Amino acid sequence: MSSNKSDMESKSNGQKTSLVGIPEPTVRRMPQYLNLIREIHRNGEPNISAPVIGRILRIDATQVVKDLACTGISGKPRVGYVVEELLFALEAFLGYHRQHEAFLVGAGFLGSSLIQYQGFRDAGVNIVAAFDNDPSKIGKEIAGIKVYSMNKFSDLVQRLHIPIGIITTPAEVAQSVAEQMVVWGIRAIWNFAPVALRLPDNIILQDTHFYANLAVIVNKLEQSEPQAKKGSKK
Amino acid sequence: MSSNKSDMESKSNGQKTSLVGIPEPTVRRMPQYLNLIREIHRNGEPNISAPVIGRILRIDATQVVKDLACTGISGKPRVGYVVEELLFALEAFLGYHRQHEAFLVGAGFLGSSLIQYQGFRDAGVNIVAAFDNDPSKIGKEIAGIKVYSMNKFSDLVQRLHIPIGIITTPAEVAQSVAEQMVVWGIRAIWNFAPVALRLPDNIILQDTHFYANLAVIVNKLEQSEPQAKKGSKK
DNA sequence: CAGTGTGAAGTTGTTCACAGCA
DNA sequence: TGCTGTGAACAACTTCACACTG
Repeated sequence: MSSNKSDMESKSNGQKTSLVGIPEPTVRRMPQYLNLIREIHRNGEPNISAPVIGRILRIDATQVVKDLACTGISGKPRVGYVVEELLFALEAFLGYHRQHEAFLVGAGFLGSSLIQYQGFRDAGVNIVAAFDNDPSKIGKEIAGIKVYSMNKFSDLVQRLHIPIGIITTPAEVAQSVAEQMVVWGIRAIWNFAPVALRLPDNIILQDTHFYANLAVIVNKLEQSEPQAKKGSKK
Repeated sequence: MSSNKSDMESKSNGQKTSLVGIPEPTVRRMPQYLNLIREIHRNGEPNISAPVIGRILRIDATQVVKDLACTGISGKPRVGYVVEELLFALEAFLGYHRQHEAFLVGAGFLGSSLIQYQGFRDAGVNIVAAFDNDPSKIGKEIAGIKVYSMNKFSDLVQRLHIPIGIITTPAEVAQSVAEQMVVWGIRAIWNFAPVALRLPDNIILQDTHFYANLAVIVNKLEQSEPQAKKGSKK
């Protein structure tokens, strides 16, 4: 196995799904491909084949072929794919050539690390402002991004039509923050707070719950540890 | 293989509950249940039923029943589950009653936020030390956790048999950090760096790749917006 | 041949349908 | 009646088998 499954939650609540859409696992692998192809490109290699990609990334070669087909490009038998072509197609697929703006609420350590994460901007996602209720944070800047009071510019914010909201607040306030974001007209919420947000069905919700990841690790750890456990009370 | 997957659902006070082979999606949902049950418990309600849990968490009721069965407890028809029992069973399942120690490498914003994340300790995962190569960080403390030089205590570290390693470094150094962790005898690696780590098969690897989550958000966003955008590929 | 591309088979997880129970 | 518990149908994703191609 040795599968490196990332976290995935946030079921799509039925409803539309009129367009078939790219399978979510495929979408999740795309950044991996991009990462690798960038490296290959830096190394100057002109071509790369699905079996090679698969071996490095530990993904079935057929799967690689099918995934890459989703970007619209096609390879040449016996040769593989043209690296430069692939690079562009992956970036295009992932929307790196467009700009998606985002607000972030919760300017603690986690929020700060996301703001300061250089790569997001390259990935087409631009955090344009941060919000917090902590007076000691308001007015400060984090990596050039200003921190505002939550309730100050509500009406201004509403007119900007920012599509993405990022929640890095404590769990207690996450729900109300999310609701405020919906009022702001945000269309997708990336939630790091360990709560199940209840939102209208038309809002795209992506959870990144560290506890879920921890649970998987601990579960595998204990499973792979047949030795006697002392205080196992059941 | 014809695996009869339902051998875990033994009734009559199973207590065995062979931890082997719990589906990963189920494991991932467990913290969600726990979260909710804690809240219910705080509210003083003695019982909760699967349909109610499912409605709040937006999970199919049958799925809830099957998931909860994995913890070993069983409910009563017409009534549901005893909240207190459920609480304990979930915590036990998730290993919250034991202590799992962890090292963290990369004491930047993200690493700091994980260290300072209060809940991990309650979740049985205890970050006992942090490492970094940045001299300005070495020797400092983050929420009571000391930051050490990576190569300083290698031999000491090796004797401690810490099971979990957390990587919050830049991508460039993640692979070598991971390899160092393997030398340390770490058994599970939680990787936040956006690279595909290549590790021995017996090492448990859990990736938390923000880019994968971003990709899903952007993909859904663009898919749900067929109007008024020029770059419509496909 | 070594690789792409694709339909079929296999696997895994989810939802349905219903039996049993209080 | 409302809920648990469970086998069976269903859906989603992955792997296999093989035709095709330069």
